[in-house]
Amino acid sequence: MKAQTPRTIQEAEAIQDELRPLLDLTGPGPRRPARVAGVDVAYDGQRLAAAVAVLDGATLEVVEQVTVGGRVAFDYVPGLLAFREVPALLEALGRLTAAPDLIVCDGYGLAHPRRFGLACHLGVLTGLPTIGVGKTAFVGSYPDPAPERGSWTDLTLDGDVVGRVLRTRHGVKPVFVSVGHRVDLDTACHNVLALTPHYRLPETTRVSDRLSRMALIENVTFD
DNA sequence: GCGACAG
DNA sequence: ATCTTGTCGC
Repeated sequence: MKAQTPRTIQEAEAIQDELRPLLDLTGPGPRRPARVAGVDVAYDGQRLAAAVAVLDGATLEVVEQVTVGGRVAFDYVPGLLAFREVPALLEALGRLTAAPDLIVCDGYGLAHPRRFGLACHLGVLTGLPTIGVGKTAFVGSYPDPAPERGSWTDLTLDGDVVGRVLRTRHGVKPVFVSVGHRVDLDTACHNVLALTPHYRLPETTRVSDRLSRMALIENVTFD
């Protein structure tokens, strides 16, 4: 499936409502994924660089990397981040030699105003299992989780549990985990903990973030 | 109406 | 996201 680029906020919201029914929230999703992909996009004005880093799910070693350059086609609007990043991410994902078993997105999934954040969007368009890991609060309310790594609390929105606030490092600010597509919340958190042996953020997002910034600086590709 | 608001 | 030095702590 290819990404649509709306011209207005109304069109964008309509597309989200249209794709939302295609979400598969059945789960459970992979517990021991062989290949886990991290995706991220870096910007410099209108120029952008999308990156996909695939890690071995067991060793966390980088096994494949892809970067693509492009131009911003949709300005950032809270709740519509996917329209800014998905086109370039699909392009990059399409250049992988093999599909990953799980994709870890920078941002939110179900924990979204219309229950269709970046992770859901990318999941539906690729058909692959996805989860979202946000660094800061966006929507929902929550109690602070205990200081121990692994402790978590419910992220609630309009009376629904839409995600978890998970502590990945003792005494360090937690991350916001929500499901994207074809993965349940327990499995999503299980994977996030497996990807954070010593840092707050998943190795997948750390590597893809670094990769996208490098690509931007090196002008590896541009339109 | 006003402020908040993933990246 | 991006603009940006030094500094506290493991």
